[in-house]
Amino acid sequence: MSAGLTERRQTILKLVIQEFVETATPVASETLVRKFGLGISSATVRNELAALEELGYLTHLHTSAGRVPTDAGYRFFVENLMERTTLSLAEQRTIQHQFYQVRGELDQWIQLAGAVLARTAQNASLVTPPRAAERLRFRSLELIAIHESMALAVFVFHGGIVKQQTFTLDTARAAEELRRSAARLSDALSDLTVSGIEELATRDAGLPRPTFSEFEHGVIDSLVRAMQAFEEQAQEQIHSDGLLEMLSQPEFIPALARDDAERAVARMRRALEILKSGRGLGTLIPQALASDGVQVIIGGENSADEMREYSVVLARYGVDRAIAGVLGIIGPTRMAYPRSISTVRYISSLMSNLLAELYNAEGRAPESGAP
Amino acid sequence: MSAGLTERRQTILKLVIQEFVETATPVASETLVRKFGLGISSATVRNELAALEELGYLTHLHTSAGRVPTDAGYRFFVENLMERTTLSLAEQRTIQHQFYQVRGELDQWIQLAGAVLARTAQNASLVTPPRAAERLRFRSLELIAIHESMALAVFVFHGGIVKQQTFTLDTARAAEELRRSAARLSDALSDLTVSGIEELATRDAGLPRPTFSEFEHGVIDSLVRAMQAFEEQAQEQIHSDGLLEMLSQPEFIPALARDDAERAVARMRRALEILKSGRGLGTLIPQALASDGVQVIIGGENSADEMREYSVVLARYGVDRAIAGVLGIIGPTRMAYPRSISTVRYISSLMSNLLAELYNAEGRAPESGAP
DNA sequence: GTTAGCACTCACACGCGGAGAGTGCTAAAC
DNA sequence: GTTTAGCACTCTCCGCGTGTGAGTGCTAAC
Repeated sequence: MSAGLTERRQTILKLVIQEFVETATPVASETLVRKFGLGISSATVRNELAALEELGYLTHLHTSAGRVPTDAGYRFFVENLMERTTLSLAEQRTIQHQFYQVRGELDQWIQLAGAVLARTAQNASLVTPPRAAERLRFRSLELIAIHESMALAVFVFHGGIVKQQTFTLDTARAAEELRRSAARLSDALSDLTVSGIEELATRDAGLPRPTFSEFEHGVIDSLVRAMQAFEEQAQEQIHSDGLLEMLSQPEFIPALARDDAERAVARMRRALEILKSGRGLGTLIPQALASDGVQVIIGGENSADEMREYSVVLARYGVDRAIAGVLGIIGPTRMAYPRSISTVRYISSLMSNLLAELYNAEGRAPESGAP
Repeated sequence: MSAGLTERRQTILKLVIQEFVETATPVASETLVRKFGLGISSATVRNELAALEELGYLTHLHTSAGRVPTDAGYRFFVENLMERTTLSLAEQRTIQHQFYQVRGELDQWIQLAGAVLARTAQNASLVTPPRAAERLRFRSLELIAIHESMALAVFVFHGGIVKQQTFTLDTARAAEELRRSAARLSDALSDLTVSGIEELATRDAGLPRPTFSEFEHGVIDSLVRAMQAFEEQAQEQIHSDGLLEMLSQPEFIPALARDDAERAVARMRRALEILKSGRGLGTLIPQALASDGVQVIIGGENSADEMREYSVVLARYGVDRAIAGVLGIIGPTRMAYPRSISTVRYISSLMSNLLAELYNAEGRAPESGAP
């Protein structure tokens, strides 16, 4: 029976997937001929479907239900059958416009990227902040009195990263004094990493006559804490959005989900947990950081069992390897892959360009009409 | 039959509510006598329950199901029956410790407050950032070169609010020049509000020989945009957390929800929408901002129909009226009100103290053992 | 290789009936 | 007058069987 993946079988596979993605119901042989008017009868289609099933690209929930793609089926579709598209120019323009509106604010870019991904692909999205491959390097700091016993420190790092922290003063200090301290510290610590700063501070504290005052050492402590906190959490931090978009997919709506309402809800809860904790994504993000182009992980291909029903479309964005983050889409395996992929590709190149501008380096050119 | 709310009826009402809150199942007359050994028979209890129902404090889903509190029932409970508790000292200490760990970072406080509220009350939480009653007032700015054609502006406002923004430079500028511009602008614009700054800028631009360079006007534009954006969105911005905690309440678990699985899911989706969009909260937050103490809004008492199944426990926090935000808990009407209220009260006083410290004013003392 | 025809298989919806839980009522006891 | 025992009544929930329809798999003819 099975004579490999003939041309016709590929066509049929493609149609099954497209139809299933659109309708979310198992697709029947009859439907295929009716809807797409292939020049053959439903019986023939059934034979082909059976062959595709034997080859592992389709399944059956039970005897008398239409066919549903397997992970392998989606994989083959993504790899060989699907036509690569790009977002329409109108969409691109809209998106660019939105990014223009929040120009200059990295945090907003991230948020916006998440929102746009979610809306465009009608699924949940995730974005990690761009992270420098190297360790955080100090640049300068400012000290600003808020009132007598309280000051605000603004720490600026290479790469335009800014952290702020308030702290209490043991005694009141004049604005001038604060400015002097800030200048001294900015000079002394400039370009150092955490470890460098820590080393310098302990060395200084050990001197018979330390260069820095007790107060200044306090500021350094605060700085070190901020840097450590940042470096620790930078790994973990995943911004996600589009929960509602994803949950409006039929998989999560009991009335539409073919199987039990129970299931739909369990799925919903699981999806929430994945998004909140990032569990199940595990190695995916580091992997995406190390790769080029758009990564597609379908169902249980990779990783954890809890991801068996979900696919992830990820891409790195950033400037070379120097500074990079990951963004992408997560949703049911029944996902409009062409659209998801082109969306992810477009947003990643857009973000890359924005970052490149920020870092004055050349990013990869977006697929068309970059801002 | 109905001779008003006798002592005994109040006791029974209280027990019904406590039992229902705990078990999430309608409570039967038999259960009450068995579990709490009141010295009367179930028949008597039934009579009393019927009376309470007639008075509007309880209902019936159908004939042969136990009683369920109405909104009015909860209201009476909250107002008159419930005993006010405080969080245990151990809990208070744990919470204080967590806040100590993120000392100095307002954003983190907000996040932490949300997380702690959610975990402690096992429901969703919401926190709005503290907002000054007055308009945003500028304090100073710093300009930092990132590379030749890009600079980072750090705007500092009264109240320790810091915004950052990158922008492109038309021509390269020396660090010294940037510093001078920053100093000039800081001096000139200090203590002004947006409108003040805008006015000054247009006046200056109209002069035959403007005080500020074109570049400096660019910085001012950027500043004005940042201030406007902040003032606009400050209203809207609601940080929420604890979705998962809330969704682990039986109301959202089809197997446990007495009614349809359908319903449970619809509820779930509705809850999501409320949290994401803040719709349905409508006037609640401004109201809470204007009131003292903890506000409890039960079910459909206030506002929108979509909130009919939810209660909200809110409190203002901050320093007097000068600077204030709102934080609270949202969850099914079947909520452990005493615990929710004490949690909200405690966290709000904690946050008030932290803010007071920041602003060097006296906050309301927390109910016990402030940090 | 293709197709018509047909038996076969399941999920799904519907209806039914029994079991169980709790109430509401009534009449007697306190 | 209040309390209580007793009991009928109501309504949900659950399991069961059954009919229906969708869709397949197979077979035999083209």
